[in-house]
Amino acid sequence: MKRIRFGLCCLFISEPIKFKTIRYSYFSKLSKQEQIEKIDKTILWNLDSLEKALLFCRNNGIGCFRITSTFLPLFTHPKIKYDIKDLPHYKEIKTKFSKNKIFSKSNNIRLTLHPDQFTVLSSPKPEVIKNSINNLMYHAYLSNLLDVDVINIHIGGAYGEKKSAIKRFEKNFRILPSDIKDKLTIENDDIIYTPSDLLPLFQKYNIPLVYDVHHHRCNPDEMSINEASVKAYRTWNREPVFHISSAKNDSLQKSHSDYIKTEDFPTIWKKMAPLTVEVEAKSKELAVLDLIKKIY
DNA sequence: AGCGGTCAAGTTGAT
DNA sequence: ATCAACTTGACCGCT
Repeated sequence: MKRIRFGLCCLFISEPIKFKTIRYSYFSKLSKQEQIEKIDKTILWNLDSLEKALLFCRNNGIGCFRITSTFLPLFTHPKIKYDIKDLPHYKEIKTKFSKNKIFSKSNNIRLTLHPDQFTVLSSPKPEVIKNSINNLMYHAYLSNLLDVDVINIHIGGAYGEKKSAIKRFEKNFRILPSDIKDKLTIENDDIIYTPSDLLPLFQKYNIPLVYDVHHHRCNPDEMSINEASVKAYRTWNREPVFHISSAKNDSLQKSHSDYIKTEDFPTIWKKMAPLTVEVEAKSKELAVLDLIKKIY
């Protein structure tokens, strides 16, 4: 029987593997030369960290890794414009990108991206839409450097009326470049958009649904977990991605707990492989390994 | 070395 | 009104 592919999200808690970023307030005080060097150094560091992360995943049976959005630091900051071609170690950077890409491919480690909360295609504010599309273009660019096949986002706010917010999302989705559209997926969230709200976007535009079962429990609709799992599964033209997490303190709290409780893992998922399940838990790689042990 | 304040960006609900 | 939560604390400046 085929096994589920489990995914680790961005960070490690126990392994000495860290990704770096740069803060604009500090960056802006540097000279032009120092700025270039700082970006160059940070990207090289992140590429080395990714290499370690992928090695850890391979050695520990973790089949998917989500890459942090700050991998190329400050890339989408409105006051900064840089091209990796202009960096002092461009050749080395390029080589490291392709090394990581080949390693993940040959070891069957899937890579995903999850743009942060500032990416909102349903906003009524043109400035927010502009920034969101810019941010998605960055993620598409990064996804090409590393062969990422999933760029997953939420719909965003409701602004008092879900229906018109979804309409704005659709309008903005339609104008996206196709290399973003081909990888973009949407996820049900814990307060506003349920799987039922999002399935029509698959029917209209073939947008796959990343089914988050914890969010579905916090923010339910008329569908059962089994029904939502099956329907979400069918929205995918590639291996589906689902999310698992456990609530902290047993309550229907939003924040994630350290580990995943066995009873929170839908039993039907075990019969659904091939399937990627990204594990969202504070204890990171320890939680993924713990869950794999519990499930298999 | 350790600690506290701060960080580009959106939106919501709890307090 | 403030703040934590969200895929994630990390980073800088001060002591």
